[in-house]
Amino acid sequence: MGRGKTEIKRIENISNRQVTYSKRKNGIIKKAKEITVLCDANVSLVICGSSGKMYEYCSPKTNLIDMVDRYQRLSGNKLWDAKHENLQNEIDRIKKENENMQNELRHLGGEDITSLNFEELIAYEDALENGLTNIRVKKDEIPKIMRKHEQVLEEENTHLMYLVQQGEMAAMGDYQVQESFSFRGQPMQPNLHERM
Amino acid sequence: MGRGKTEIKRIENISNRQVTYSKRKNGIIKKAKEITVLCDANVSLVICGSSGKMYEYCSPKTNLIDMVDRYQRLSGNKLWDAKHENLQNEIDRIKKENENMQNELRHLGGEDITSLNFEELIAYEDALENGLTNIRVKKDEIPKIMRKHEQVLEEENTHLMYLVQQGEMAAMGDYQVQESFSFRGQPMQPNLHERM
DNA sequence: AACTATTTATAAGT
DNA sequence: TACTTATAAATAGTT
Repeated sequence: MGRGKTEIKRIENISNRQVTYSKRKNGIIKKAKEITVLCDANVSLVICGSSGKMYEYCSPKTNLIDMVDRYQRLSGNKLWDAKHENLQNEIDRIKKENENMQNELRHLGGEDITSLNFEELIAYEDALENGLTNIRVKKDEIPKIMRKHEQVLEEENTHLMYLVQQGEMAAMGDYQVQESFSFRGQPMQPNLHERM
Repeated sequence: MGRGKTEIKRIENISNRQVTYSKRKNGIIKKAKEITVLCDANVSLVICGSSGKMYEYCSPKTNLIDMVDRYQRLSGNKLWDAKHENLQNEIDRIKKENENMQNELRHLGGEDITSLNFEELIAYEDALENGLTNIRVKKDEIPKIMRKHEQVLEEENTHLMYLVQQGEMAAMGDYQVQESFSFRGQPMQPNLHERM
């Protein structure tokens, strides 16, 4: 319609194409609204031009999702169910993994071991012994670190004590002394014991 | 268009409505196809008449789901994402759980324990010792069970041997003997050692 | 964005 | 349901 018959083929001129797109898009939407009212129909319409802009129309009583849902049910066509399925599969996979780990943890705790055979028991025993060794090595390191820390503090203390005495000599009655003490109140490695 | 202007309001006459629905449905679909070709657009169209029959059109390059997906992304409108979100939340929750257990397992194995403090190390040590005790109790039970099993087998053996000898006495040269042996080949508790 | 000649869609009739 | 046709509506090209 219009001045001259239009072949239905891609309009090469970009601005023409955009104008036509805009006009026809409005036309389709109008038609969609009309059929909705005239025939009591439900219509869902999504149009996306090459520019990337999008328009959606959906008849009042429903929404896009319901329409797609309905379409799926009536046509038997799986559409987004496929997506759901993927997520569900992932969930199942992780849950399985989860269960395995839970079992492992229970076995390591010595629970639910009735079904284990001798070799498996040995394996768990080895694993536990190994873990215990490692943990104890680490645990035994800590007193050494604390000792070192203690030494540092002691040295610091000695030094500060010296400074304090010097200060007292040099400025009897001055508040320099108090400052020195407040400095002492902030140890050089404030949170060391928290990390053990 | 047609003979006489048509008001856009519900057509009360059912057959008229259906005829109009059919005609206009085809019209919209034709328009959708045309804009697809002319303007290089993507169109997704689902029409559902009051009779319940449904028609879907979607431009070649995409499908309904992609269209809806795209619409969601561009419009920022959450639609079925709400459905997905639940599944995604579940996945996240389980993954978190998974990670925690993985950590726990590593810690029990004595790995990645640098960040543990002294109390945590003690807790793991206790857990490991406890597990080890349980495992060892179970492990030590097994030789006892095997011993019992052995005894059963020995008794069975003795009994069978007796039967065999009786059989030889009663029917020298008969094949009864061989049958007795084949019975012996199927022990009474066939898979017992597999469960240890 | 508005105009208009023309094509297209379609309501009513058959 | 399909065809016909008069007419309304849509729109291509132009301004």
